[in-house]
Amino acid sequence: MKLAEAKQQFISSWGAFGTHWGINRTMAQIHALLLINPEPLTQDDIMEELDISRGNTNMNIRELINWGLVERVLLTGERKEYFSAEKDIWKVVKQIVKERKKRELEPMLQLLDKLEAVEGDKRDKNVKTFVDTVSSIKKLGRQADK
Amino acid sequence: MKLAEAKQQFISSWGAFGTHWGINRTMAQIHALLLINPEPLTQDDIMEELDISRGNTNMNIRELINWGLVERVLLTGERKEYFSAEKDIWKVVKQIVKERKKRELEPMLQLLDKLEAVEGDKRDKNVKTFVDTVSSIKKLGRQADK
DNA sequence: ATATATTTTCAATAATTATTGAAAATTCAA
DNA sequence: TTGAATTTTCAATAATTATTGAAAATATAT
Repeated sequence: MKLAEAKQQFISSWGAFGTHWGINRTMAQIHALLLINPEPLTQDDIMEELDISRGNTNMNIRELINWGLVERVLLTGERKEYFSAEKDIWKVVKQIVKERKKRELEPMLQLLDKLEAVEGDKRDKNVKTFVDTVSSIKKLGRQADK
Repeated sequence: MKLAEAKQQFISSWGAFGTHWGINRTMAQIHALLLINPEPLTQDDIMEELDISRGNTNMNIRELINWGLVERVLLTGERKEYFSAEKDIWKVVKQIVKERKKRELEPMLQLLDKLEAVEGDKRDKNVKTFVDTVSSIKKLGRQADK
């Protein structure tokens, strides 16, 4: 297989993979493109390579930057902004885990704290099952937090 | 907080949580409902509790069964089918991980095997970055597979 | 066998989410 | 400053995904 085709397949399936994990397809594709590119790229490069609009490109690059997966690079003598992705895949995963923890796990654990304190007699089977479920999820969540 | 309200909040936020992980909201809500219910429930119970249609309920229950998270329960002397969820949250997580591995990780690793064998000279920086990226993701994937 | 209860399917529709593209805002060189 | 290059925003639209509900299929009791 030629490089061009392999790249296409990688980007496309990375995008599809992302959608199974609550990540927008385009965002995953831009990330994939930057991962396999030795040099930083401009918005225009990305637009052209993935055949997507300027607005879409811009929003998803910004989102990748918010996630800490992509950074702006300033090349001397260039007016345009360049973008590059962290190449160490372990760091990438660590960063994603960290962000999801902050964005999803922590708020969920906070809610569970509140819900665990539900009124009612624990001899009531409904109360007991509810509290037990909430508690065990909390426990698991705290474990995962480490 | 009263039990009824706490249940509602739990179900609703479990559903929202699910959507961040590529899981359909209704499927996550049905799962949440069954998790906190001490007794198995019928389709009609679930429809009523979550205020969703018969078709939607049926499809999502079936999907939960495919995922190995819910099972049919036959109560003696009852015509209707009942459904209950595994209550041990560790088993639930193990099962989800197992399924996602099978459904997503393994196919991805197979693709990466193919892509790693791309034609071209590794002294070409483009080829090198591509192969290195694919390799390191593969390595990580294999690690996660354990 | 027939009738009734129950489950399943799936085309139509609704709801949600992603994408476009043009206008507005910003940046920066002259 | 002015104006061209570049980036950002966001309302309109498109694409995708979820949901409904009624009809078909299946299961069970009489």
